Amino acid sequence: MEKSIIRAVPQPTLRRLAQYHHRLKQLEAMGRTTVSCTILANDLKLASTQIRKDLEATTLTGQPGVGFVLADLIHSIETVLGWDNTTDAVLAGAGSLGTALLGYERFNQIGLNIIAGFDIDGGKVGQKIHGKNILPLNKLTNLVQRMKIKIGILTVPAEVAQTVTNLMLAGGIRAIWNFAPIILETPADVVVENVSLASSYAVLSNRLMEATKNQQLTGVSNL
Amino acid sequence: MEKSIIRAVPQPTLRRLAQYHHRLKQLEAMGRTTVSCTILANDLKLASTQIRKDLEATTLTGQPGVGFVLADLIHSIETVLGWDNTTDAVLAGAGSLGTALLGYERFNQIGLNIIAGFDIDGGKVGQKIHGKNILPLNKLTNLVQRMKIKIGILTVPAEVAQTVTNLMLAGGIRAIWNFAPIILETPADVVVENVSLASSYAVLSNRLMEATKNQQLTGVSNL
DNA sequence: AATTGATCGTGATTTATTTCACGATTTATT
DNA sequence: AATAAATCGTGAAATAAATCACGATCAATT
Repeated sequence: MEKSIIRAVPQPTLRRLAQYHHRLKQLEAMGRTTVSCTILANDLKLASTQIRKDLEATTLTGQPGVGFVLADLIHSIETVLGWDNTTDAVLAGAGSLGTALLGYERFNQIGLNIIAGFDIDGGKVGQKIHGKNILPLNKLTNLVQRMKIKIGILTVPAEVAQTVTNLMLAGGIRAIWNFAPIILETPADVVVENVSLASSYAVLSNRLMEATKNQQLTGVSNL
Repeated sequence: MEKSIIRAVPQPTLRRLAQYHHRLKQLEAMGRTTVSCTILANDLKLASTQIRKDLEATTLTGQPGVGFVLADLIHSIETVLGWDNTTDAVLAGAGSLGTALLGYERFNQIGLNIIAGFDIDGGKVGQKIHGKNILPLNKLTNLVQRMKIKIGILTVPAEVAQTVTNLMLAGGIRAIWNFAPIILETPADVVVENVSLASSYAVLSNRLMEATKNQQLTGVSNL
């Protein structure tokens, strides 16, 4: 018996699918009902073949000469990304970044619902931030367990990130969106996605430096 | 004449270099003076050969049997990333996310200095957020030009992102760190680094879904 | 009905990135 | 002094991802 190989969708593809989703929603809001890879490619400054390859991750197939049915494509992408149903999450660390995430409206559109924030700071506990209750950290594990929440968003300082992670894991969290600059210790089957502003800035900074070098070499000047 | 080929440092390498930098700073604070790729690899859960390959981007060479001189390695990474001198930047959009970035202490460590924030909201203009002045948007171009600022951080709503980008470009900005979910129109020689929370969440969400599937298939249960 | 233009799907190719394999160097230990 | 242990650097191989090339489909137009 030949084993049918089901590959994981490549991470770059997943990231682009999110981008396509956003643009497709916009096009839908503008009243379009179909879309081609060519149009999408122009809008997003990508190669249309790249988009076609990415869309292989969906079960959908487009119509030659026409393109894709917009509504179907959106739904199909949502299925691949796990955005077709709203997922509850908790957030730990109601500092600047946590506050920003608690108020991020776009999460609605991608099926993410933060049900509450947690913090140790007595001044924050009991407050509401962007309409979300801030609860004491020691209630995190219990609430996660009771509500069967699978996603934890970690916006605490690096020093306490592992401790708070442990609280999440104790409650049965299966995925952690980690904004703290630290490698978390977690069981192998727990999904961790790290977000690092510094890494992103590293790319910007290096590329700017290189671009500036080239400019100097080729004698281009603004003066 | 043979042309010596100077390759751009691969983006994945740049991202990891930022990660190494952070860990190395921690090790330095702990009093270490040397470090090997093996140690770094353990700390960051990476392969040591990966780290050695990445460090080829620096001019530095380690000592067999010992490793690298910590201070030198940190400095050498900073040189590659363009973090060896403090770079001034402006931020446009003092909403939740902008506020978070204005208060992000770690930027000091990586040589990024936000000199002011800009907004259209009269309620915010004139205020200070995390010690940074919030100025009216119509002063952005002029200030950028006068102070020769090269980096703009864009945390405005998508609808006005292009307009604000144009203000930055008019002032001579050469690199834009874009947090708005939109593809910006910029000259080819301007560096743009896009940050997308939705893309990051797409990876988390898909991987969690896949992990949950596998768990169900293999009959693992928490009940 | 035939032609044109826009599009799709996909195997093959190319390019980029990671991992492997191994010889060489240095420190610590016997 | 010899041996063992830790490490480095790097060319080669393997893997992953992006791009190309091209035949096929469909709608619109002649």
